[in-house]
Amino acid sequence: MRLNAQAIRILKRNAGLTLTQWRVIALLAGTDCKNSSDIERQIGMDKGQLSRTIRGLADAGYVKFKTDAKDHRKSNLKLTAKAQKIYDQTLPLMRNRQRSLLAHLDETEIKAIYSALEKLERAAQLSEDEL
Amino acid sequence: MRLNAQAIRILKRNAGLTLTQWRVIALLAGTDCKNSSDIERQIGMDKGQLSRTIRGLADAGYVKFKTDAKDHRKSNLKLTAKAQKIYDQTLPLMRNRQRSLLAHLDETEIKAIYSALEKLERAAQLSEDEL
DNA sequence: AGAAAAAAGTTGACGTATCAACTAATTTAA
DNA sequence: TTAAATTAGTTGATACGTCAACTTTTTTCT
Repeated sequence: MRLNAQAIRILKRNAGLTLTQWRVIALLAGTDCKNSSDIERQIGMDKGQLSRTIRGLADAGYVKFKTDAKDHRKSNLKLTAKAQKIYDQTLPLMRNRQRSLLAHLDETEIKAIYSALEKLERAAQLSEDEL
Repeated sequence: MRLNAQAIRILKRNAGLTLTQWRVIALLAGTDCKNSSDIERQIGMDKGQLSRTIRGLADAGYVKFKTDAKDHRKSNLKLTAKAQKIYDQTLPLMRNRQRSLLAHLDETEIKAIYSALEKLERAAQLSEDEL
């Protein structure tokens, strides 16, 4: 939708990143997520797409990954200095955008939306089970 | 999201259609849309994707199209009997699904969602103009 | 009438979401 | 301890959304 198109444009112009690339970088920089599965659990993104996104970031020199010493299935991810710099520059832009969007809604509306979306998800889940 | 996944499953199992194919068929069957541009205006779908979707429907024997006599740029679309039959069978399923989803929300919530989404779209549009 | 603009559709490219099948490594449980 | 189940991650396929460039036909404007 158009809301996303705007974020995409900001990222592309100011950081040369796609939206998914940004999300991954933001998680690696701002949370204690260390590997693909952590990220997957955090934002519920598809494993496959995540794998490809991370490879893209690695190819572009934004992350390095090396196999975990204790669990050879995992590879621990680390942002490069380049990525960290871009993150620091871009985070304020993204925050501002979000703030100025949500500023148009009062708290009641925001709550109503979240609650309604949750209900819809649950309802969809229920009827899904019957198929 | 998961809400769509459900509709997609219904369509695939019961009609062998994708969601966009269904939308186009539903518009041709249930409104006075006659050509690609009509559909585009009705649901704001991208011209390009629409073109490909329609070609797919034509290849699968769901629509026929022939060039408009008065405006040679347009091609008028018509559902085949096959498509009409599937539409008649599938419409009730889709309506039921929508009804049972919305049944979980009270009217206040539904209105809040629509209103909030409109505001967000407008807000996004505004700040878009400043980029 | 003739040039410029706009509209209808097509095609290509890229990004995103989801599902499925697969390998390799680790955990569990008999 | 070994077989079965889980988990981490990769790869392929398909659908969908958006942008851009392009052709052809029609409309608009002077």
